[in-house]
Amino acid sequence: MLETALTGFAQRGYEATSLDSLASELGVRKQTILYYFSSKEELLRGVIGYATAELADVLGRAAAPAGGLAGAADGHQRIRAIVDSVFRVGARRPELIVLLREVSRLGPSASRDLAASIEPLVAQAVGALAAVGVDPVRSRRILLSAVAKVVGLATEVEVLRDLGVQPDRGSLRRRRRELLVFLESELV
Amino acid sequence: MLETALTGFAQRGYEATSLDSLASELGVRKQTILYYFSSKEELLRGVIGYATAELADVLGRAAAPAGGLAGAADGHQRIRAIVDSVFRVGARRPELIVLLREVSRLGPSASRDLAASIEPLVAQAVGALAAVGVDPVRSRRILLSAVAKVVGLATEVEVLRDLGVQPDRGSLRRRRRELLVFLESELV
DNA sequence: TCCGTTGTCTACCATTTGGTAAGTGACCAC
DNA sequence: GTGGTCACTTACCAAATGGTAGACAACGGA
Repeated sequence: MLETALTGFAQRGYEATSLDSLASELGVRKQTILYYFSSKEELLRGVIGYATAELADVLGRAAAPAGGLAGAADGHQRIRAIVDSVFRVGARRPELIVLLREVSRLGPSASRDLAASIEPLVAQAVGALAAVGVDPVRSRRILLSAVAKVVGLATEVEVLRDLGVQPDRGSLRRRRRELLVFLESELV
Repeated sequence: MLETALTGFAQRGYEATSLDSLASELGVRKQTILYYFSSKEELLRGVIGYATAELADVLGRAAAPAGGLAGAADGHQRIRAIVDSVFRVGARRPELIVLLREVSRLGPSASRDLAASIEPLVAQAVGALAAVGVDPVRSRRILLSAVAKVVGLATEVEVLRDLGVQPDRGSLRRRRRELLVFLESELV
């Protein structure tokens, strides 16, 4: 149900996705949805929580040492792991990325929910990074910047396509490197 | 009227902006809007045309020689002028940028209108660049990339803010330089 | 066996939405 | 003056939307 709502909100937008349409996709009546979520807005909150949990899981995995203690591991290497993981999320689960954009579009109310949902999970990832000697303030900014940059990048590619320019493979790789440079510059 | 609809669609989204609300903002009845635009969708087309005209005007000004013949002027310099002009548009008229994102969100139908609206105006700017010796194919890609990149960047900043990170002045300047590097690399 | 809980449904409802039909006054050409 | 066009209005309407109220069956424990 959360999955269906997630793809619905991401693909067609929040307002344009009616409870009825979601219900029929689920093979169920609208009231069944309202049984679990007392309003459409709360369903959105649920979806935000669902999406951020998955996203934060990815971030956490990338931020935490791969196996066993890593000692004074390289911060740069870890940053790269984070960026790549977010990139992969964008490729494999674009809905997650698009939902973030949608939430920011929906204004302060939804944004607050997003911030609240993601906060503890980011804090955890920041903790993992701190364990290998990365400054907490910086690592937080880097984590969130990586996510925001991927959202912006996805938007850029989409707009470019709509303007009639098909993105080639090379430009995407260039963008990834560009993004790494930007984030690593924040590490200094 | 187009101006009101533009800010409405950009700020609250297309679906969430009712004809009634626009009408009341205009101090007029809904049917007055439908007198000039036979449907909401056509109003959107009108707004797209209105916005792209303004945007293309900016692009055209930046692409055309500032005054008199420029001879074999520097392509890089012109690229910089274009990027800066698009940046300024983003700062002064964010609605234009946000509308582009909104259009891409609304799917193929709206996107086609956007592409159709912007095409002749871009062609003109490409012509102006060709006059100073820039390859047409490249200049087209650079023009559209600049616009798309600014849209993506605006999205990124917005998402980052929603995640609780306030962007500082320095990061914006860094982004501008980053963007210039990217576009100039396409020139080679 | 009976009861309360849980999950889903049918039946409605008020409101909003985009859109149609028809009217009205102002102005302008003849 | 008269006819016609223009700009805008009032009066409606069908459909869709989010949401409420309550029925109904299944099921598990006392």
